[in-house]
Amino acid sequence: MAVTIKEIAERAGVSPSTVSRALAGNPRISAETRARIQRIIDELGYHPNMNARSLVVKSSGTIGVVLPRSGDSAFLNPFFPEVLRGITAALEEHGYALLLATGRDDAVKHEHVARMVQGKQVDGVILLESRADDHLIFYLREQRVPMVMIGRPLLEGIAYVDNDNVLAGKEATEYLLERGHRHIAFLGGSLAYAVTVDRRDGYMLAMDKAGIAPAMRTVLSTDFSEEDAYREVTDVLHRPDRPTAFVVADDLMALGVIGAVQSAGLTIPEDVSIVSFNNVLLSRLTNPPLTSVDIHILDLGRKAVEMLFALIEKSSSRVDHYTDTYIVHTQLIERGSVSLGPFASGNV
Amino acid sequence: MAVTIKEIAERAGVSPSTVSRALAGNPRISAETRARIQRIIDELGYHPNMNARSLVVKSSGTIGVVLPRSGDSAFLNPFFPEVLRGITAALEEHGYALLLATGRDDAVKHEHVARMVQGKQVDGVILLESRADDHLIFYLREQRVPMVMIGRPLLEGIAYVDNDNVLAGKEATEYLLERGHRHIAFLGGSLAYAVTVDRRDGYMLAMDKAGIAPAMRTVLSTDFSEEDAYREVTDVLHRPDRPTAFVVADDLMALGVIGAVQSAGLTIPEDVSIVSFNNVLLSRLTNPPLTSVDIHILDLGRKAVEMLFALIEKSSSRVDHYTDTYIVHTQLIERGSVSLGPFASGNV
DNA sequence: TTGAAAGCGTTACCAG
DNA sequence: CTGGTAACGCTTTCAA
Repeated sequence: MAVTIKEIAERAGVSPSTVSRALAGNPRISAETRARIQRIIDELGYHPNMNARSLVVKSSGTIGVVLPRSGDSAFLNPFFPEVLRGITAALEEHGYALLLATGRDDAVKHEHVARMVQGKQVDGVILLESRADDHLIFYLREQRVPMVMIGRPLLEGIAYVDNDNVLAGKEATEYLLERGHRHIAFLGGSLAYAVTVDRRDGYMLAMDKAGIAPAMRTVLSTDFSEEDAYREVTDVLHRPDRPTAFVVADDLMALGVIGAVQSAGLTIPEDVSIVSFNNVLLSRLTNPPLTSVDIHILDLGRKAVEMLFALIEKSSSRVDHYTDTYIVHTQLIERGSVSLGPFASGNV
Repeated sequence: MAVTIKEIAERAGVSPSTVSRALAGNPRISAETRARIQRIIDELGYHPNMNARSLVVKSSGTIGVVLPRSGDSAFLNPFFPEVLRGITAALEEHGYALLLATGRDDAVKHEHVARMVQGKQVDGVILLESRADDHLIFYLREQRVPMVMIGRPLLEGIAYVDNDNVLAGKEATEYLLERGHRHIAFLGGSLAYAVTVDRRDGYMLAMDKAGIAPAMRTVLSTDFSEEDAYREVTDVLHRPDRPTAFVVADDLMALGVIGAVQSAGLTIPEDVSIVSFNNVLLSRLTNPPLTSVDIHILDLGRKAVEMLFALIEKSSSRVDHYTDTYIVHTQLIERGSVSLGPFASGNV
């Protein structure tokens, strides 16, 4: 049996209530008893049973993070370790712990989340996925669990932190247009994700503005994986009118694009230019290094926990239905995957 | 207020005990009441309060994972997402959740771990770090918490899963020796880590066996980071008798080595060869791609949870002090960072 | 097959 | 400033 509050109360010759107060830093307690209690606590290395504590106060001191898909495939993309980095760093400052939720499929993940939410294991939740068809969001909203999403939700009334992905998509595309590319393709993940939709919309906006004919546009969408990107782009490259540049919504996918281009006997950036997104470590390692849009993943994570704590705060003072939004800025990092296109005017 | 067992008992016209039994799948209960109860549970979307449950049964259904250093810097190295990948996958199969422990310094991390262990939030712990001076291990052993380490502990009597790092270090070095290198340097992380020590020992063994004079050996040790590796190696490269090859204990460090070599105006593999460790994603992205020893990180993670569950099992049946060891094999993956050295015999 | 009651370790309210 | 008591939501004897 572990040492309990009762035991230390006995040794100190006081009641459990007093010990509890001492622990909580309650001021109405004599300095001497406080000291005596503290000494015994240190001596015995006492730590309160969090389950008992959480049972009575309504806080668990931990927040839940819901990974997309199964934890297995999620960690494949460097995006996730990076957000987690931001999240854990911020959580540390608040003395909060982090419970991870995964699940090989949506059903078991839902079960997992329900257990931690209704099981009162977490005070709030950060969602790392914004898919259109996600029941989880409805569920969490209905349960009135404080939550914030990383990435724009496809529903109203949910707090989130995100980049301005349509702006970022637009800028990435314009970057290519300014350098004389006209036939530019967009490659993104599934259109069920808001990120994909937004970046594509940005791409479309830029193409519209530049007056590029629909025939010169190509929108590809597939899984967020290197292999699928490879397959998809390989097809396109063998068309007679292949694009001279790609806007790719994810560095990992860009890896697939690089592979496809090189397998097709073409070279980057001479034959095809690429600008991608996320600017994770690997983008400076590829050959050539990728020009990529830095989305400040770390900040996404940090800000998400700040917002979550604000929500938890509010929800305990019953100011229901508080939602907020925070946009972290993006920045295109120039590297070596873009060259001048066939329509370059020479003055960029 | 969330829905409780009491409430569903009322609606079903039975006692809380009965509902509890139904939930637990207790066979001594009539099919009809069970069905009725189940219907109400589904209807109300009831989930038990895990804190209350954990308070009485002595299991929390979650295990703790202790990250090295602060979570912040840990996620910088691709090794950690990858173990986590293995761990979460295996945990999923057991229906267990995962609580992460970090801490910007050893003191707060210790506090964090103590809270989750003595606070009965976890049934066991996986340690992701094997440093010599780690008080945490003593603490956990004294608390008799089921635990397994990933990486060889520097103490006896602790269950762990690891690679045979001295063998792997030896093989990596021999690979270079066979290809005609004699002046081979070893670059590792801090010698407070067992990995570093073991791989270096393997290097020494190979050099001994090949009869290489101590003057031709160089052992470098620094932080597990790209920057430090860069700095350390830059020094060495400017010595008149620079090594023709490096055994580098980590892919991320190898990145720094590559940078240093190229900054010194030398080329890989012509001027200096590299074999590194871990074989994470980036090792095939560098230019040239890194010949690296695959340590099967995923298996390290999976196996660790298997062992942990075995331990938890044993500990509940009070067969104290059960320890075990599992070695996952390694495999050198040949890529483009090694060429023949000055003493190549031509017949490798 | 089911119910009543005790107990898990804390906190919080009410007295004193 | 401190103690007694109830309560948190669940499981588990012990009886029926």
